[in-house]
Amino acid sequence: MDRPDVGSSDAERQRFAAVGRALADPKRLCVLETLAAGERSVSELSREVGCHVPNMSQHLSVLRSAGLVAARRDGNTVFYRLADQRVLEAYRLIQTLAR
Amino acid sequence: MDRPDVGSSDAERQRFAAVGRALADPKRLCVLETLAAGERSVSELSREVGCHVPNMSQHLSVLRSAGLVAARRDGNTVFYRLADQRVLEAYRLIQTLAR
DNA sequence: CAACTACTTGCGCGTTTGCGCAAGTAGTGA
DNA sequence: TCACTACTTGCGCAAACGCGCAAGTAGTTG
Repeated sequence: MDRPDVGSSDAERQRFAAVGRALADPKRLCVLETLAAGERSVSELSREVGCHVPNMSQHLSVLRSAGLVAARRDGNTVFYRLADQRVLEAYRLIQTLAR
Repeated sequence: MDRPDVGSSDAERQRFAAVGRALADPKRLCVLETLAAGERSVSELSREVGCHVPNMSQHLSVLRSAGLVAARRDGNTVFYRLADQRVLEAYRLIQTLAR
């Protein structure tokens, strides 16, 4: 049977945990759900998620440094998108685990 | 194309975030890796992960209330195991996202 | 340049988290 | 019942987190 490796070093586990932390907040999960439909600006995201722009910027910074989202600047607005489709796969798996 | 549902209510997202939080600590990830090889007692886990028994008990409590691990008592020792194989799948996905 | 929009960053504060330690509970065996 | 092992729980503290708010940066427009 397939038995993909799961063991890791302390340093690696630290980075995996950073991904976990990024997934540990409802608003950030809401951001991922929104980005599943396509890229959004910071102000659009803050409106759809329901928080102030600086707060959204902080959440996006957490998601970005965990490598879950990527940013693109166009003029003076910044668009965020999912960094990888596997982000959604991971989130869906977590959803089934929690249900 | 397949477009599995990703949208959730606030209450649901709260529980998904609890799973995220459970995955947000290196020691807890280490526990999952250890349990991938089979069930372990609390003292075995604390030895392999490298922390004190009460601390391990607290981590296990977080994992258990997130539904990621399950417990079984035999005599006066408690054995923990992964609640579901999909826990490993989710962890592996997170590993690939972080690498 | 000034003024405006869009976003990011720094700061302070209340809450949560991870930890060690001490005390409590549960089960075994003499 | 008493002692022992195995685990859980409560408490206090330092560190990290989420948040609002004010200030700063970046880019556009006149």
